[in-house]
Order: sequence, then structure tokens, then C-alpha cells
Amino acid sequence: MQNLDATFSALADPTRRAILARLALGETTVMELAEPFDMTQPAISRHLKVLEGAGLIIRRIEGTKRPCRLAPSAIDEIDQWLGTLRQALAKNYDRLDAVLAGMKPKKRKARR
Amino acid sequence: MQNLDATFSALADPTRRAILARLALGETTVMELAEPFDMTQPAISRHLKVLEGAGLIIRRIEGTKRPCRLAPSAIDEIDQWLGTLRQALAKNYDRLDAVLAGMKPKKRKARR
DNA sequence: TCGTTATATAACTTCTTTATTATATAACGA
DNA sequence: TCGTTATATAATAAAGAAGTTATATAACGA
Repeated sequence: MQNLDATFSALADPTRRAILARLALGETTVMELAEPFDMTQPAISRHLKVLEGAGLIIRRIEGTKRPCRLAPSAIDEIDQWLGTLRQALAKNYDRLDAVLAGMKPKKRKARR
Repeated sequence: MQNLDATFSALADPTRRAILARLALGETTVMELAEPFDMTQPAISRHLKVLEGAGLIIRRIEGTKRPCRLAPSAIDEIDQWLGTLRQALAKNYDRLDAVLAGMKPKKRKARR
């Protein structure tokens, strides 16, 4: 779990998220992907490169076309990271709730 | 669900993810957060501003201190977006699997 | 009231990202 | 073989991000 940088960074761009959404509907070529955007083809090619670098999409070669599709593994990776955070968060809030409710105050207040 | 840009962008930085991880353990002040990093205090302050802007953390004022804690809502938001993507992805792969398995070939091959 | 602590803001530098245009490559169909 | 289609790459400009130092602000404790 070390390319979270690339993954989140790739997801930070709305064009790239839109591309992913489109790819979620099925495999698509570069030109098909570029069409709905007000952007040149090289720009889209670059976005695809970023997505591929982050492991979010996979490309094959089919004649002169380069159909892209989503890679499921990256999603899992994010999911896993989020899971960890959510879990810690839940624990944290439980604790806070407990404190607020005054249950088992233990040795709270011992903050240095 | 419109600040996904800010959210993912905030998560793309390893320092900020580390800060979140630290905050997952409980509320912490700016200096406490800065300590483990090889970075100046203003840099950390800036990171916190980014995280706050993305709605990932909440800050209160306590005298001269500004304790931060995680905001749970943003996590949910990401989760929701990921959920949508994962769902579409699953549907997509089911379809692909079906095709690959040769089940109900329907009108495949009709690719233009 | 004064020095200290906790934090924020500004000015600035450097590195990165994103988009553009122009051009290359490579397969396709005639 | 030739023009066309699909895509990539390079050069470059413009905008943004991240860190630094210097400085401001505001609450604290003496």
C-alpha cells in the first residue's frame, strides 16, 4: 500500500473521475473518452497515462486503438485505507462518547 | 457531493494522510502534530488548512491552542463515491465474466 | 505589563501539473 | 503505396502546490 499518493492524486481531478465513471460502463477507446470533454486529445491521453500510472485503469492494444478499462485492484486499495481510517475514527468516537457519557472515566485528564 | 476535488487532493499528500492517521487516535494540537515531521510549523499549519478546507478535520479554539480532530462526514463522502464506482465496476465485470464464459452470447460480436 | 507559547499569515522560491500546439508513429482501408 | 484514423510524445506556457523564513496576533503565566 504505497502508491496512495498516485492514486489519490489521480482521483483529485474531475476530468479523470469522469473518465473513470465512463469506464465503469465498459471498455472505451481514447477518442470515445475524449469526445464529451472540451479538451484536446493529447490532454485526454495524458489523463489516461496518469490513471494508468496510478493503477486505476488498464490498457490493451487493438490495432490502432487502445481500449481502456477500469482496474479493480486500486479501488480495493483505497477502500482498505479508508477502512483503517474509518475504524480508528469509530473507535475514537466511541471513546469520546464514553467520556462524554461519563462512563468509566479511567485515568482521563492525565494529559501532559 | 461536490468537493471531491478538495478531498482527494488533500488525501494525495503523505504528510496529510499521516496527520489524519494521527488524528484518528484522538484530538491533537498543531504543535503536537508538527513534532514528528521534519517540517516547519507553518508548513503543518498550511496542511491543516487544506485538510480543513476539504472538510476532513474540524478545529476548535481552546485558549491559545487549536485542537484538531477528524470529521467523519468526509470519509463517508469518499466512501459513497467509491461505492458507486465499485458497484458499476462489479456490474461491468459480471457482464464481462458472462461474456467470457460464453453464457447467453446474445448479440455480441456486433462491434462496429 | 512583559516575555513566552501557540498558531497564522505573507512574501517568496521551487517543483509540479495541466493544457495547448505541433508533430511522430503505426495500423487501416482503398 | 497513400491518405486517413487513432493515439502518443515533445516543447512550452500558465497556474498551482509545498516548503522556507520572517513576522503578526493573541492568550498565558509571572
